[in-house]
Amino acid sequence: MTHPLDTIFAALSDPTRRAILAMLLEDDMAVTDVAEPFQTSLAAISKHLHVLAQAGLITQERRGRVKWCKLDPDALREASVWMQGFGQMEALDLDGFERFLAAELGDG
Amino acid sequence: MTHPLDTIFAALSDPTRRAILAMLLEDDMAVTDVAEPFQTSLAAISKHLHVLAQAGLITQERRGRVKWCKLDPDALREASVWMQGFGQMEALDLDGFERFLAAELGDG
DNA sequence: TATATATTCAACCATATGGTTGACCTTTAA
DNA sequence: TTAAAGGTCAACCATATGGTTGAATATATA
Repeated sequence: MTHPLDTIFAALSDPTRRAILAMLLEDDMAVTDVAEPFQTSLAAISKHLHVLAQAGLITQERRGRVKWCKLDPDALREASVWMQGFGQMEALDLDGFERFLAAELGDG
Repeated sequence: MTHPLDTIFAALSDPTRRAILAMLLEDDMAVTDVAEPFQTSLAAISKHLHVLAQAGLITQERRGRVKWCKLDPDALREASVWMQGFGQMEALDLDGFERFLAAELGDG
């Protein structure tokens, strides 16, 4: 009976989880590697990843004994859409992203 | 020691509080009027409003015995900005950007 | 086969959250 | 001056959250 946005925003409210999302922005990662830069236990990170997966912010796929974590922007978009409903801020600026990216790649 | 985004996202994670924000989008309201459509007690709504104010999502101004609640989109914008780049805009992680963009455009 | 690696599970702890009720303070109105 | 209206505060309760540790599971390697 809880709205998806409840879970999504709750997941985003923890700094460790936001840091994990930022890490996953760079590349898919195994659970152990996600945990490496943090002071907390592996079990705690495993829980954080579960929260992120429940919120739909990441997906996890097991290959062998390694569980790979991958960013899934769908949930983030859902939250962004809700925020845009307030009409008081810029929309997720995909065109801007694209232009930015093209420019960077062009003279990089 | 807590990041503003912790407080903002936590505030947004509750459906009652999101409903309150939506109500305030239409007009400024007194605490009692905010509470009216909800089943919960006035005290509970008062707490919710305090959480929203702490997060910077609303401002409150007392006039006489009435406390007026007003939407303040700054905090929402802050959260929105984070979402647009996962806080990694400055990192110029082009591979990450590209994947993020591909995912966004792919099923958006 | 034995051992190391990758990850989760279970039990526990401290603190936070959202709710309640009743008392309380302040301002307005009778 | 008395009463009502607008809000908050304090104490309490149940549940959720984030952390720990140690055991358990499954897969890979020697």
